[in-house]
Amino acid sequence: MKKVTINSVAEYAGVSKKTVSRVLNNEPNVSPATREKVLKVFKELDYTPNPIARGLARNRSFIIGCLYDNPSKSYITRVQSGALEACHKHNYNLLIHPCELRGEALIENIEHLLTTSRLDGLVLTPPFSDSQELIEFLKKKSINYARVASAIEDETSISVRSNDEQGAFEITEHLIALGHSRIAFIKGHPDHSATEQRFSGYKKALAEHNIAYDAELVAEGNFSYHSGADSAKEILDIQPRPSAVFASNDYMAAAVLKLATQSKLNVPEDISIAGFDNAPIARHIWPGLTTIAQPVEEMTRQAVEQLILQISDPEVEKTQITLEAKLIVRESTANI
Amino acid sequence: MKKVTINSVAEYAGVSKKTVSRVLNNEPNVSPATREKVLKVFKELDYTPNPIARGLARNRSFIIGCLYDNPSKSYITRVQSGALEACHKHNYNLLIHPCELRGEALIENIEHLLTTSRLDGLVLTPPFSDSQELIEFLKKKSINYARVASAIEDETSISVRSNDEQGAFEITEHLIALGHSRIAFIKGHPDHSATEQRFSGYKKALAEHNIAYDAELVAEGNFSYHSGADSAKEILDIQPRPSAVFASNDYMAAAVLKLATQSKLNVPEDISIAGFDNAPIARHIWPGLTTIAQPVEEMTRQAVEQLILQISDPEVEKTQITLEAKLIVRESTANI
DNA sequence: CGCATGTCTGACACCGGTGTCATAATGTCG
DNA sequence: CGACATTATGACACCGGTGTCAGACATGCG
Repeated sequence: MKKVTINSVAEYAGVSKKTVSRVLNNEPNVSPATREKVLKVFKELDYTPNPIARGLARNRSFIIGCLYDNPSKSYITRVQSGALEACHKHNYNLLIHPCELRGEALIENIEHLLTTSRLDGLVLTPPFSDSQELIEFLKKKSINYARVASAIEDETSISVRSNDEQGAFEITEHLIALGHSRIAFIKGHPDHSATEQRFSGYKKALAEHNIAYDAELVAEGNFSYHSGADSAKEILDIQPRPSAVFASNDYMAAAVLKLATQSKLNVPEDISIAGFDNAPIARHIWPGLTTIAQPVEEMTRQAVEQLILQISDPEVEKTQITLEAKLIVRESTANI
Repeated sequence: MKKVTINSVAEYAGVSKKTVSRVLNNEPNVSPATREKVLKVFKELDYTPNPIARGLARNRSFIIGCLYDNPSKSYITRVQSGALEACHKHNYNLLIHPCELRGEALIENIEHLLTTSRLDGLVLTPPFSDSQELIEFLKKKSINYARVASAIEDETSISVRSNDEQGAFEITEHLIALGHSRIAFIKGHPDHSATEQRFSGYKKALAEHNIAYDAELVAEGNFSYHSGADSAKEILDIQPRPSAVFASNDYMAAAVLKLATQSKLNVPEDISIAGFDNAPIARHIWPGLTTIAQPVEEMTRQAVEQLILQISDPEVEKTQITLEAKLIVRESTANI
C-alpha cells in the first residue's frame, strides 16, 4: 500500500498540484473538464487528503475540544455523542478534556491544552459555560468557543440552552396538580447556572398557585448522589414530612428514593419524588422517576455546528438558541 | 501574541533550526553549552513546538483512537479516563470513536477513520477486542492496536484483561457460601468474550461445590437493562423459584431487582441478586448490589501505555497483562 | 606529526498540502 | 479586429518541523 499524495494525483492526472488542490476545495476557476478528470483520478487512486498537511498549511487542526467537569456519566456521553455527530459531519475531530473548574490553575491547564493541541475551537459544558473567568480568557486569546446549557445571557458568545426554569416550573406544577403543597426542593451545585434556574422555576410555580414558599423545605445539594443522600436525610426528618420532593437532578432524586425506601416509606404512596435530566437511572430504578428530559445531544450538536460555522467564517453572527425540555411522568409521583 | 516558531528560536539563540530540533528531541551530539542556551531561549520565548508540523514531518498524528460499542455509559467513561491518563502522560491525544460492531460495513468505517484521521494507533474495547475480522484487518494494514478486556489469547497483540472467570467464580462461591444452591444465571452479549468467561466461572464454582448444573436456570441476556428485565421475567417464574440470581452485569442485575420488587419480593430476604462490573447503579439503588469490581481505568491505561510504547518502537514485545477483579459485597445478597 | 575517528553544527531537501502571483487561453465589445 | 476583462492553469514560496549529509573541529594513537 503505497501512499497516494496530491503529487501522485497531479502527475497521474497531468495537472499541477495546485489544480488538484482547487478541485479538492471546490474552488472556482477550474474548467468542468479538468474538474471531472481530477475527480476521476481521486476515485481511481482512492485518494484522501492528509489532514495534517492541510492543517499545517492552513494553520488549523480540525480538532474541537470538549471541556467538562460533571459527575454524571450519562450527561457526558450524551454531550460527546451530540458533539461527535456535528464534528463528523464537517470532518472535524473531537478531543475530550475532562478537568476541574475549581482545580488548581484552570486557566493554565486550558492554556497548555490550547498550545499543545492547537484546537480550532472549544465547546464548554456546565459548569465551564458559566465561568466568567474562562470566557474572558478565551475572548482575550480570541479562541472560538460555544457555550452549552448556560443560562447566562451573552450575545457575544455562541450559546445553546434548554429552558430549565420552564422545566422546573412544569414539574412543580405537575406535583401541585397531584394535590401536593408541601414540596421539598434540593438545589444543585452553585457553580452551575442551571441550579438557580431550576430553583426559580420551582418558586414561580408555587407562587402561581398561591403556595407560600417555605425556606425550611429547601436543601442544598451539588448534583451528586451523595449530596442527595445528605439532603434526603434532612428532608425526611422534617415534621410534618413533605408529601413530595423535587430534586434538581435524577441522581439526587435516586438518593432520596433509596433513603425513603430504607426508611420503610412507600414511593409514591407515602411520598412523591421527582428529578431532572432523565438520566438512565430514572428508568432503571423502581419506581421509575418522574423527571424532565432535556435534549442534551441536540444542544451540543447545535453548539458545535455553530462553532464550526464560526471557525470557518468569523464574521458570522453568534447565535443564541433555546430548546424545549419535556416533562416525563413515571411511577414516582402520585396523588396525595 | 505573535507566533514563536522553531525559526524564531533558532535566530534568537543564534543557532540553526536543526540544532534547536536536536535539543527539542533530546538528541545526542549537542554540546552542553549550546543545549543550555537553547533551553533558556525556550523559556524566554515561551516556545511550544507545533505538533501538526512535527506530525507532518514524522508522518505521525500523536492521536490514538478509542473504539467502543457499549451501552454502559459508566464503562465508556472509565475507559476514556484511563486512556486519557496514558495519552496525556506521553503527549498524545485521544480520539473517541463509538461505532457498531454489527453495523453496516464496520471495516469500511474503520478504514475511513484511519485514512481521514491518520491515527497512530487504536485501543479496542469489547466487543471490538474480540473481533477477529477487525484484528486481521488491522494486522494486514499494520496498524498498531491494543486489546482491552478480551479473553482471547493472542501473543501477537497487546492485550490487557482482568480475570472475569475468576471473578464470576468468586461471586458464585459467595452465593454458595450463603447457602444458595439454586442459583440462576443471566448471560451477557454473545459477541463479548467476557460472556463465556463469566458463564464458565459460574459453572466451575457449581462443580467445585458439587452442585449440579441446571440449564433451566440459565437465561440469555445481552448486557442491556432491557434484556435483563426479559430474563428476570423468565427466571422469577421458574418453579420452585431460584433463591439467587447472578446476572452477568449490573444493569441486568438492576433489572432483576426492579422486577422482583414489583412482584412484591423482598431482596435479599426472598431472593439474592448479584451483578458484575460495579457500575454506579450498583450503589445507587436499594439494596446495593453485590458485584465484581474490575479495574477498567487501569486496564485501559496500561493498554494505551503499551500501545504508545509499541508505536515508538515497533520491535518491542507485545505484552499480555492480566489484572485482578475484586468481590464487593453489598446488601443484595444474604443467607438463604 | 599524520591520519583515523568521533563530536558538533548547519545547509538543504522534504513531509503534503495551501496562498500568491504571473501567464496563457478564452470571451466580450466598441 | 484590437483592446481589455475574465477564466484557467501552473511555478514557486511557504507552513514548522525532521532526516540526510557534508564539513569544521577536537581527540586518540601509532
